[in-house]
Amino acid sequence: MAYQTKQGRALVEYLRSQGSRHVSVQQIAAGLPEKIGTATIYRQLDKLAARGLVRKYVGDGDPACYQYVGDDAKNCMQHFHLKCVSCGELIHLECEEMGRLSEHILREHGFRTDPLRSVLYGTCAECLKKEAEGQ
Amino acid sequence: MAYQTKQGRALVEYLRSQGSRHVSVQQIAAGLPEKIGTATIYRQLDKLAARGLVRKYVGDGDPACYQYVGDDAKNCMQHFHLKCVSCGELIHLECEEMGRLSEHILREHGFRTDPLRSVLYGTCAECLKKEAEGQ
DNA sequence: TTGCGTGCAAAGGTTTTGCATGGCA
DNA sequence: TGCCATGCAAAACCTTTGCACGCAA
Repeated sequence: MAYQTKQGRALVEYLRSQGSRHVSVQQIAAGLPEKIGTATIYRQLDKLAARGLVRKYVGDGDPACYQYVGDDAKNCMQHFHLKCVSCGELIHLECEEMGRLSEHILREHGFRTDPLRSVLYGTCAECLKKEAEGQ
Repeated sequence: MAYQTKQGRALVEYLRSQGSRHVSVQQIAAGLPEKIGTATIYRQLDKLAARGLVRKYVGDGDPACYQYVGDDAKNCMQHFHLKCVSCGELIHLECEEMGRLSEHILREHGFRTDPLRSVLYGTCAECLKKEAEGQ
């Protein structure tokens, strides 16, 4: 029902090598030791996502990002993400403050936040600096 | 610096007529009394979003949705929003906890969050209840 | 051998951009 | 009168799909 292919293995291997980083299809294509067709990458990622080994993020109209979570799916469960609207950098906010916030929202507002989908937009330190200089 | 045009007014009027509903560019184009070029709609929405009168949502690869928040845009400056992925309800989170979080992120992580763009996704109280019953 | 996976190219859809024209101030 | 905004079409972009071929089981 599901074949093991050279391409599939190479893809998983690459994703695993990236740890919990978020990578786009373009980055994947560029980072693979041997060229794999774009369509294949998408198809493989779909399957991996369906099996829960990979998580898909769809940001601000920008290309989707994928993250390997096979070995420890809980890895990114606990933290939120910041995305810089200026340079596009995605920042993992591993911070107890966020956990506290989640709890607060759940307890006080009855709303269970989903860190997988939630991204806070704003401006990162780098770009704030540039902005200040530019002025 | 910014001209008033017939198209711009028509667009705002339409958005306002939709209340807090989320509408796609396609829906807007179809709903307008007089045809406006797609490019113009996008450009106008960009400007409105930049001024904070309109909020842009980008879902799962689907076309982006826009929501008019003009008249109480300033009320929305200070707080974040929660959006229920199940029923689509948009919740204004007026809570000092969020302000504290913003400050924390700015001070500790050097990142300035933008409440106008940032939406936390998750499940609202109503839908959590339904979910629990369904199980 | 069977039929899924691959690769290429083409199609699909949304959003952006270039350029001449029209309309606001 | 200046200059921004518009419209159209074309481009750019990411992603999906069709089809023939190759390869895993």
